[in-house]
Amino acid sequence: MTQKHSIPKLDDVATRAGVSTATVSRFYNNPEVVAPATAERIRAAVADTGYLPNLIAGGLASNRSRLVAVLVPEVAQSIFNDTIEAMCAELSLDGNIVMLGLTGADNSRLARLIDAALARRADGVILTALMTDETLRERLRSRSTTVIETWGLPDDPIDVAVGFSHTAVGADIARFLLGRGYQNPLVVVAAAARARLRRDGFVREWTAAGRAAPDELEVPLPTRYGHSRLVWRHVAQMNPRPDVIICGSDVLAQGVIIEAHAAGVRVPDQIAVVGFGNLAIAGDMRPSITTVDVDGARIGREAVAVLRRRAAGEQIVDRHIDVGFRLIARESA
Amino acid sequence: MTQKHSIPKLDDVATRAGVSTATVSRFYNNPEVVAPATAERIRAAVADTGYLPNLIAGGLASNRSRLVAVLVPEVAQSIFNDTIEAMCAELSLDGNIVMLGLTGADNSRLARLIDAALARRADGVILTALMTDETLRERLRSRSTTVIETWGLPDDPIDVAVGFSHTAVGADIARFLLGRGYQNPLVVVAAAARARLRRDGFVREWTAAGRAAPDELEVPLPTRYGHSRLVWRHVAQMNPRPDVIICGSDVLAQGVIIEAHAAGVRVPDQIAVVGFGNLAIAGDMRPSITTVDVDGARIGREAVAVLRRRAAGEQIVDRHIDVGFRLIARESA
DNA sequence: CTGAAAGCGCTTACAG
DNA sequence: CTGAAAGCGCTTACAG
Repeated sequence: MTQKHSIPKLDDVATRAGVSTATVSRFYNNPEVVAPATAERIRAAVADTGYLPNLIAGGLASNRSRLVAVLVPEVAQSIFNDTIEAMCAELSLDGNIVMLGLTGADNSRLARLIDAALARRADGVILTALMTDETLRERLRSRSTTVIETWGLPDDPIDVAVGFSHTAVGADIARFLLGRGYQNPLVVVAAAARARLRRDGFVREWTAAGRAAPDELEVPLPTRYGHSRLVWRHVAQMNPRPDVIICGSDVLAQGVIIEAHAAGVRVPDQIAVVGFGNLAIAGDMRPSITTVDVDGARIGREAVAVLRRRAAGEQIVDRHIDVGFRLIARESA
Repeated sequence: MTQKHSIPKLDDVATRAGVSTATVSRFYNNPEVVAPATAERIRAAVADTGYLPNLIAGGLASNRSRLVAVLVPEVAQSIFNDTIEAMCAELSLDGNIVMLGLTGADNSRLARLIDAALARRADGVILTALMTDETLRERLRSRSTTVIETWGLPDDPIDVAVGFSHTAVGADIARFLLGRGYQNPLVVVAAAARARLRRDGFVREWTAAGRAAPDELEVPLPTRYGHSRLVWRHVAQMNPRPDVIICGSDVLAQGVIIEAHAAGVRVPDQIAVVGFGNLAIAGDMRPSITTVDVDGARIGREAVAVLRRRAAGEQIVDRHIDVGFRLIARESA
């Protein structure tokens, strides 16, 4: 007897199908084990009742939440959005849901969000920003949850890392610009740990070639299109003017190009610009932007693959998964 | 006696504090009711054990998931991102988490994501895209969950709607351009229901002024920066050339301006451009972009406010919450 | 292939 | 202000 306006539960389906609740549960979680005829009766009962399994009860009983927390600094203009897209797509394929946590550019909400994820017994926690707080890292390590750090390759990952070397990116850019004969770069550095790693890689490679340390300019976080005005204002009063500006993002690079043009300075003829990230705008901009391509979607897929391997009980030996990157020479430098 | 490597539960804390589990539960959910001295002992026990409440068990017992599903088409270059940011911030303040569901530009994954949300007994479901499928709307209506449709004001909301009138936006743009003396607009329409509403509003107002129906161009979804090339290619072969292009997004507007400049056509002197959304780039672009401001963050906050009122047992009488919009005249038109 | 039953870790009237 | 106890809706050995 199904009651009106009360949501049907496993028991209602079982009664209607003339089987035990255990069998209905198996029908959902282990279908190959139930007899075809039984399955058919259950299917009918489900259709009749409009039953939808209560996964929060299921999660408690099975000790699997099917919840993966994805913690990112922001979503507004974020370089991580392709990674988020890929993870959402992959995870929902397996019946998981993603909890989106926005930590803020300064990671100020990170600790609370991690607690929220652990309190829901998330099957996995995926971080995109670099988490430097050792207490927090230790806290996460002490839990049994899978935690995946993405977009970087820390020496000692909490658990598993999927990313690439930011110092290598910086070095690659330096080598490229050296090869093109640039003399006087300005390195624009965002106030973020990884941006500094790229800067370090650049400076090391640049000075290793016998050049003087490059000029630098720090911009605040989060990266905004409007910062390009700050950058350009700074550049305009430099003497001598740099011949190439290395930006921390394609958005910033695009803005700098627009400001340069508005000031009557041609890119790349009078000043060159390099971006980072290879967003769609990098290829579409006029001039198209020389940048570093990072396959954000692949990072997302690899992260989910690790989660799957863990769920399958597989031992993960290599805790560093390097997806690499690729410098793409276009018109702007 | 706490066991190593087993995660502490309510019972462990209770034993250690010398109280019942009921009291520890109250300590978390109804703190004003437990005696200060008792609370202190519980606090100590929590600290000693490193206890973190299992909210999935709590959710089952209390019939509150503290989970709100936010279903958006995409996150890559989405106009909804400010709304998402605001909702995440507000919801985590109340101890809720947000499930992010990416439905795809064509909403193809919407039904599955709704089921995933309902299966977790989400306390609320927030939609940003217009959901046209009547079966799905009915399905949602039959549940007791709060559902909030945002960024639009459908005549008959599933539950509550927070947004603005898209036809009014179109009409406003028409009136503005009429006032500025434009003669020959091209309306670029994305293949989306709401974009069509804005187009309808524009055309109605434009023709009501005694003008001929404007030229139109449809662009595919999702809106990408690269589409501006398509638009510009189309414009270049129009004869006579339009004197103003009405774009469905600021990103598209920006791209069109860049293409125009690359083709040696000055904006707004030779051709004007109007955007939609008032993203940061609209104000920062050269020329700055005339657009329609929508307060996406406010939409997010209002949606969460509705959720709170529901949680407090308040009756919601007005099912339409109009947050309005504002045409912002800048340099591009 | 299926069922009876214990258990997952909490919350919440009810009683005191 | 606090406790004993039932219950939330599932899953999963265990036995057959």
